[in-house]
Amino acid sequence: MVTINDVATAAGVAPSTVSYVISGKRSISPKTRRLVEESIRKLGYHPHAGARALASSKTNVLALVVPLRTDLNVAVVMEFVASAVTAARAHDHDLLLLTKDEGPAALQRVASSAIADALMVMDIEAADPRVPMLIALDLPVVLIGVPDHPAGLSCVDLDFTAAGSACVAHLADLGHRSVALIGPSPAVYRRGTSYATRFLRGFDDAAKSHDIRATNRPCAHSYEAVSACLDDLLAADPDLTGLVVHNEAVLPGLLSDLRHRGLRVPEDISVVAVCPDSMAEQHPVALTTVAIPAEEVGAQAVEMTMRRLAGHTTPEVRLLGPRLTRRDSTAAPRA
Amino acid sequence: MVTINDVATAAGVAPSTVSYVISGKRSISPKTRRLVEESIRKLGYHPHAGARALASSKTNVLALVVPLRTDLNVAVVMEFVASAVTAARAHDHDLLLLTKDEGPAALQRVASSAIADALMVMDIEAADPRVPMLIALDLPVVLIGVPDHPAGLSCVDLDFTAAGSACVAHLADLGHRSVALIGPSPAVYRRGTSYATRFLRGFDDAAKSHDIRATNRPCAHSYEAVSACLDDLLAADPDLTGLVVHNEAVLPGLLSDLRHRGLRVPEDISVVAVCPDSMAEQHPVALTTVAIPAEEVGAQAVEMTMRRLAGHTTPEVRLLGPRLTRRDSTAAPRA
DNA sequence: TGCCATCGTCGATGCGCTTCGACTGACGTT
DNA sequence: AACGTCAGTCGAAGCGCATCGACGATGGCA
Repeated sequence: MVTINDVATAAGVAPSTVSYVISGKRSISPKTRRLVEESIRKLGYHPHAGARALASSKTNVLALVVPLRTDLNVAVVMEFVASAVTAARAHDHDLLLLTKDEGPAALQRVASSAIADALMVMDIEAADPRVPMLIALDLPVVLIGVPDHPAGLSCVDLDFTAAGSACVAHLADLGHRSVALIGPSPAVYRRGTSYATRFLRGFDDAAKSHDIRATNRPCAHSYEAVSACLDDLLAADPDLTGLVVHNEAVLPGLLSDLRHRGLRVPEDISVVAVCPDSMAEQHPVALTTVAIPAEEVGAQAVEMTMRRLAGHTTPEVRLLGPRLTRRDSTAAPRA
Repeated sequence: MVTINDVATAAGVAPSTVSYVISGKRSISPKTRRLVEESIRKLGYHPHAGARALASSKTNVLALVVPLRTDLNVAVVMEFVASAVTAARAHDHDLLLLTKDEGPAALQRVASSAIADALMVMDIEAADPRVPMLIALDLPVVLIGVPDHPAGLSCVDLDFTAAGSACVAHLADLGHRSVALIGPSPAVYRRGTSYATRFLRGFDDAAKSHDIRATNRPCAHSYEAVSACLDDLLAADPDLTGLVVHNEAVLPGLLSDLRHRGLRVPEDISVVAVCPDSMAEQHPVALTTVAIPAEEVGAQAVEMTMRRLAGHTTPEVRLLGPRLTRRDSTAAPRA
């Protein structure tokens, strides 16, 4: 193993000088800097992460807690993770992956064994049991999602309330008078996952303010569930002309089932989906969507984390405005 | 921060004794053990990861290199990651996430800065440029996928050759005489991703040995691409009755398009998909599949890694046998 | 009774790094 | 000419832990 001493010897300087060259915390003459940098390159030196962590109390590692359920929204989680790890690397940090399943104890462990410098936590529930402990942790913490009482924690998320409203507004503007929301699976609501209820609130509020009829139903992602869900919605209101789908897994089955029933999209029924943009074009009818900006959220989460690590201690809550992209799945209802 | 000294003081023993209680590397009297364990619990002590790494040259961290392209198979990657992190935790290790995009330099960095004890690498290409460097690395390395020349590296993967054959055999056994493979996007072949070519080989071999007609086409995952692909295949052979789909992203569009053409599944055309089992039931017709056992592969990869860390130095190549589950999308062709 | 082996415990050392105080010249100031 | 200043460098200390050799106590055996 190549150590800082080897580099120092090769460059003819003291180890501390090498350290200062690397960290830039003291001024170094150009000549010495060149000498040291060359030795580093020549020897292929990389500081020992453990030693560095021990001496400086910094690990350059960010921990990310992800949910591993498959009933959830895999594409979004993956996209988020991808973006987070990329952003972290851009700040010279690595990403450690933890699972929600391990519970609060894992967070304690990570914090008190100094494995990571900060924590990012996904899939936050309205009254998330982890929140109180996270507050007590005295590590920088950034939540992806917004609990009822963030109390000093930073949060970032899509503004799902606004997203729900945007979907309804779009349909209302096209002239629709009766719309329905097909939501995430019942389990998601049961857990009190915050984005589901926030979206629903936006949906309902907008329906009220636009004075149009609105119903909603959670929906599991098997084909049977989708079919049953449509049965219910159409039975409850045969004049239904607009569908808001906040459940990506359901889209293939849903579109297929609609056609099966002889309902054409968008001629007979309009569909707005909430999903990553990348999914919009995979379907026979390119979908009008409100994008889930997983990539943007991931980047922001990392950026907020870095700010806290840099000493910015004031917590912030960032809600990203929804972006609706009109494609081929929405149109004015037929008179 | 609680240190080993605090625990030692609280328990009235020497720090080294505490260390031995934790590691179990020397015998400890029951009385002392109880005393120490209580102090640990009471103080909420967790060893400092950096200090431990420095003193013992072990980090208890596994690094996992994943591809972050979205043209690839997100669900499979996610499922694999999930399983790997769970398995790693079961062995008291954490998981560090790296991206393929960072290239070989990142692997060097991880190895020589002692961030992780071992490396697991996904998305291996036939002539993967990372392989030679991984061999030189003198860290335990496990590949998920099989390059042309593993040369001393351990590998684990689904036996895609056998999987390709199994799909054809199933269709041939049902009486099909002409089948086609819809493969991953052209980019995947261009990269020489090993599973794609291995699957194709199995597909072709089985077609030959069963003496049935077989063609194949890569396919991007937009709806247009799917549609064009079907045009081609049906034009080339109007008697086509069997489809093998080695490209999950394409399934929704494909099934939809088939129905659009008036081709019923499985009455007019049979479909075998290669995908995670969890996707089989999401479609209007439950799909006959050869499962991609991402979870199993993840667990095996971790297990192989732990074996190497335990001193087992002989490399192994584990190819998991394919499992075909018959559902509703395959049937005998109509006379 | 005396000796040796074994068990359980302790103290000291060092892992590779960061950081702090101190030191050395060179330079400008009065 | 004497002094303060500051950039640039060094040496030493210590971060928290694992590990090794040493040591006392205990018990078995002759």
